[in-house]
Amino acid sequence: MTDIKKQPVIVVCGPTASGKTALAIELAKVYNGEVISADSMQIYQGLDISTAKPTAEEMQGIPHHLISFVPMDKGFSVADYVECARAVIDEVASRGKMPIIAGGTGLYINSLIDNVNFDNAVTDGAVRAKLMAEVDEFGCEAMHARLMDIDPLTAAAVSANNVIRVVRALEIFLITGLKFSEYKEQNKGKNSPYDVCMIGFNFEDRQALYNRIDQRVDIMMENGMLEECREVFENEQLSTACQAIGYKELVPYFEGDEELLYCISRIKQNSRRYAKRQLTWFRRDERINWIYLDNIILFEKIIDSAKKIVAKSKIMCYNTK
RNA sequence: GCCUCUGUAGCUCAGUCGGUAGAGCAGGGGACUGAAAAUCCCCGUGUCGAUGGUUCGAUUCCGUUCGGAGGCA
Repeated sequence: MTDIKKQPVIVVCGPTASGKTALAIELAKVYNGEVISADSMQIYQGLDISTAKPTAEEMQGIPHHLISFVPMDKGFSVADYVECARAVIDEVASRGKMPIIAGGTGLYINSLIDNVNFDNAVTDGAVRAKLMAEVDEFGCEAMHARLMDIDPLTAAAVSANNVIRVVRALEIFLITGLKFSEYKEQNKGKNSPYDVCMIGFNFEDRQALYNRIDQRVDIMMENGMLEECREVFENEQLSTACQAIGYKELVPYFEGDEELLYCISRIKQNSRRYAKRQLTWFRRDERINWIYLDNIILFEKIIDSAKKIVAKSKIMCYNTK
C-alpha cells in the first residue's frame, strides 16, 4: 500500500437523546469543522421537531449537511446515503474543513466509513413488489424455503419470519444470479478513504438514558410535535418517512382510534427500544471511544473528554497546523 | 360491625382436583450490506401476603391474621 493520506473524519454516535448534536456542533467549533448528519429520518423535509433536528439557533452558524433535503414522498436508502455523504465529505474537506459525522443510524455510519460498495446497483421495485405479493400469497416461510434451496447459508442466518431479509436475499438472486452471501462478500468495504475517530455516548445506568428519552418526548410535545405531525398526516404522502417514531404512533390518534396519552406513551416506549437497538449496533464496534454520561453534569466536561479522545487519535497528525 | 370477592415475576393475570408455578406486557441480550426511527431472533426462581393446623408433602385444603375491592347495615 502507498501511504496516501486518508481523509480524517470525526464520528459522533450513540443512542437517541444522548446529546450527539450538541457535541458535534461544539467539536465543529473547536476543529474548524462542519456537521454531516447520519440519520435516516432527519434527511427528510418536514417532521423537524419529531426527528429532533437542530434548530438554526442550536447550530450556531455551523454548516450542517444531509438534513432536510429529501421530499417525504421519496424513498431513500443506505446506498443513497453513502453516495451523498461521500460527496459532502469531499466537498467539506476541499474547503479545508473537518467533516464531523453525527447521527444514530448505525448502518449509515458503518456503510460510509467502512466503504461498503453499493456501485453494482441492484434493486428493482418491480421484482421486490412481485416477491412481496408472493409473500402475501404463500407466506414468508414458503419464501424462506425457496431461499434455502438457492442459498442455504443465508437462509440459515435469516429467520423465516424476517420478511424484509428473506425478500431482499431473493431479490438479489433474481436480479444478479448471485447468492446473497456472495453478493455481500463482493460489496464488503475495503480500503476506506477515511481515518476515523469515533466518539460514542452511553450510560452505565440504562434507566438514566430512558428518563432522558421520556423527558425529551414531553419537550417535543410542548414544542409542537402534535401539530407538526397532524399537518403531515393531513397533507403529505409519506414513503420511508412514515416510519419515524413520533409520527407513526400519533396516526391512531389522528384517526380517532386511540387516546393521545396512550400514543405518547407508545412514542416513549418505541424510542427506548430504538435506543436499545442503537446501542446493540454500536457496542460491537471496537473503534468507538465511549463517553459515559451518568455522572457528567457539565457540558464542558463532555467536550473535554471528547477533545482528549480526538487528541489521542491518529487523525490529529493530519491536522497539525 | 356483618357478608362476598381478592392478595402468585416490575405490571395485568392464569394455574396447580395437594408433589415448590406460567402467559401477555414491561425489561435484558443479540442479529443487521440499497426499507434500518425499519425488520427479526433468544431470555421468566418468584419468601405463590403473613402465621398456625391437617398431611409423607401445602402456593393449592382448614383456622387465624394483615392488606385491597365491593355489598349490607
